[in-house]
Amino acid sequence: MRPDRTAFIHRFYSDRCWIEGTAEDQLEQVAAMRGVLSIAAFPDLHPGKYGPVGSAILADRIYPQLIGNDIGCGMSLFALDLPARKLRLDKAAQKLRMLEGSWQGASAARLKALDLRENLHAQALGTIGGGNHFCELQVVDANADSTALETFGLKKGDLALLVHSGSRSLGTAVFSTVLDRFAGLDPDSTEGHVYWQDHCQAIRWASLNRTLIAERAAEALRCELTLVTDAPHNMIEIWDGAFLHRKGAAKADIPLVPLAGSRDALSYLLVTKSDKPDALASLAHGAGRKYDRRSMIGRAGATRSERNELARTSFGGLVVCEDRQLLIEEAPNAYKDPKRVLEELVNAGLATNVASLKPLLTFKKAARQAQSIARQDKKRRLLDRRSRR
DNA sequence: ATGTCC
Repeated sequence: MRPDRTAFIHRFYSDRCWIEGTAEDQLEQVAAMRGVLSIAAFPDLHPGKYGPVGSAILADRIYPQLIGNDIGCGMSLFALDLPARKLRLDKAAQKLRMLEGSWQGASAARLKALDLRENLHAQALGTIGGGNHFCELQVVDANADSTALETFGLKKGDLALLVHSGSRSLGTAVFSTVLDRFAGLDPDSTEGHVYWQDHCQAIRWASLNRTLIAERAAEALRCELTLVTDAPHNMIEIWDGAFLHRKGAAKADIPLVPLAGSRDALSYLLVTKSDKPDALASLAHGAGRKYDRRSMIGRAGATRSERNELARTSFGGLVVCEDRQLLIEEAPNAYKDPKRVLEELVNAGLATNVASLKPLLTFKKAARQAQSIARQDKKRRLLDRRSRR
């Protein structure tokens, strides 16, 4: 604790990178909070509800607000054994619509394998959710150093799945128990201990959720998948004897981190470096928002033809997002240029780039299918109830 | 972000 001074903010971006003033203000506010020891800020920095998104914060207390509701949210990348030449995008888009329904697989065994209660929030497992979450089919474009990429089991032309999702309403339920604890939690208190345990479970649940989404997608596309990397960016971890909060900052003490672009921009695959302790073992997690959700009304998708445009990409790819509000809120122009973010990270010496990932099919939400599946679910629940009587 | 405010 150092009430007399604020924590140092290490900024891993240059003047060439546009950062919203509100986000800088939030960094200063967090730096002055009790027990905050050090902060790392990345080029995807933008304002969040409780604190700056795109930052890692080391503290000797637990601040649930810095993480928010989507505990364990992150990006998982999977390699697919489907040959790109066999892919028919429009057919693949139809096949992926099944992701909209609930997962009917054997959840108990999968939860138990991660030391989670066998029925822990099982009803939501394998679902993408809303907001900026997605399941994206991509094609790998190796950069100059293709040998480095091959050591991770990928090569130019391979198909991959990038899954961005989290702990769904499980994380929301955990966060709801500490909604008003703005002063943070003493890790030695009962409340701190309970939150910590629940939070750690939500992290494992969220990781499993991403795996199940990818497995469902691979099954729909009739191919096999291999995990390439799983990088959470919304969680707390014990690091250097303190609590490291990552809010929209990827865990970077793993070999590979995906840097997600917007759905009409390339994503990048980064090889991490570990010689900059001030970066708090973290990296940017994506392009970062330029405009908040509300201010996107009027900036995109005003007309039907504009909305139709938003359903395809400049790369010739498809976007399945049949929720009009979501389509507009998540329009590509709501985001900064991920290329700029990549360059800033490489210039700061935090990572090197081994591949670009070109979006082919971004699945977010299928409205019609969702409704019919919701009806089926309701029917099934009614039948279940009747059969139990 | 969220079985979301109907």
